[in-house]
Amino acid sequence: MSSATLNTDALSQRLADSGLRSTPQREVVYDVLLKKRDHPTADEVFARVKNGLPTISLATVYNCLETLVQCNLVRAVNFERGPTRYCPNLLPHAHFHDEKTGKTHDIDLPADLLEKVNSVLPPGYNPSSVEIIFRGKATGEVASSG
Amino acid sequence: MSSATLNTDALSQRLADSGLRSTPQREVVYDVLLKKRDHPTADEVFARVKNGLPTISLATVYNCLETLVQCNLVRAVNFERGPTRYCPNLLPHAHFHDEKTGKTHDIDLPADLLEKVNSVLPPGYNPSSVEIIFRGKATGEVASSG
DNA sequence: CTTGCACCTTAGAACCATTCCAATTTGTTG
DNA sequence: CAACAAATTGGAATGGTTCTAAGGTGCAAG
Repeated sequence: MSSATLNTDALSQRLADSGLRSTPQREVVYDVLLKKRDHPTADEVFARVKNGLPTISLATVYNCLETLVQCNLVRAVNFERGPTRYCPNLLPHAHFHDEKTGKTHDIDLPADLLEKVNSVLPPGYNPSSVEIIFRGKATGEVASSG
Repeated sequence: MSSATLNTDALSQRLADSGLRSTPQREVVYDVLLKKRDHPTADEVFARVKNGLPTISLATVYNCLETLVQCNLVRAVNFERGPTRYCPNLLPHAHFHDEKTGKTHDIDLPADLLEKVNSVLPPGYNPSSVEIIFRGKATGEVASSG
């Protein structure tokens, strides 16, 4: 069983769980996100998806991305103003936004750090998620991630 | 010396440091931000500023906000898609975005937590700033802040 | 002063990302 | 296969922001 099949299965499963259908468009959009994890915008996804599915429309790309976010298969990320970016990394992670290259790197977050971060909240605050965004420069050549 | 005078002085000072002029528009925009710290959008700032300066234009509000951000007197904040919000709190702090009320609360961040957060970065990453955003519900009545 | 010049403000046009809409297509179920 | 629901499509509409060109403002040198 190929990894593509695994992904497709995972996708159909999640969609089915939400009472939604698996469609070629949704599959290709998801595959595109998994294949190049550089936090693409909807436009960039659109461009990549057209290779495999030349007649897809931008509106559909937006719809599919929205659907994937609903199903918790993809995270939508907004650093500063500008187009929303999409990220198929589901593990808890922060983002490092390199001001020089414009690229965004995923930074794994250990569970105990998340705990400490949550502990700064006064009683009465019940977080459902935390997002951590670094900005700065990455010197030398660290592993690239869009 | 009134607090408004203090603010105005601080503002002129910072502007002068950057070779910029203090103008009525810039002063009023800054005062508006200081007076009601509910993370307003540019449109909301525009509406408030018009009370004191009825002929100001939206473009100028955008210009002034941009200037204040440049001078490090104000932070621009973007939770998810939607208009940028502005925050005159210069101390290191996180934001808690209440999904029920839509309001945003400032959460003070102790220095040692920032250190720990920074320490998750692998060598080669040099952050110039960190942003932490919580989402969730604030139960009971915690101090309100926009 | 008063002329020149850089900085600011202004209104409206332009722009870009996204959402909406109405029509069509696809897939499923009876 | 008929009927209906879910998805896709292209284009129009929207909302926030930036751009542009024209006019004001205030200091600086003569």
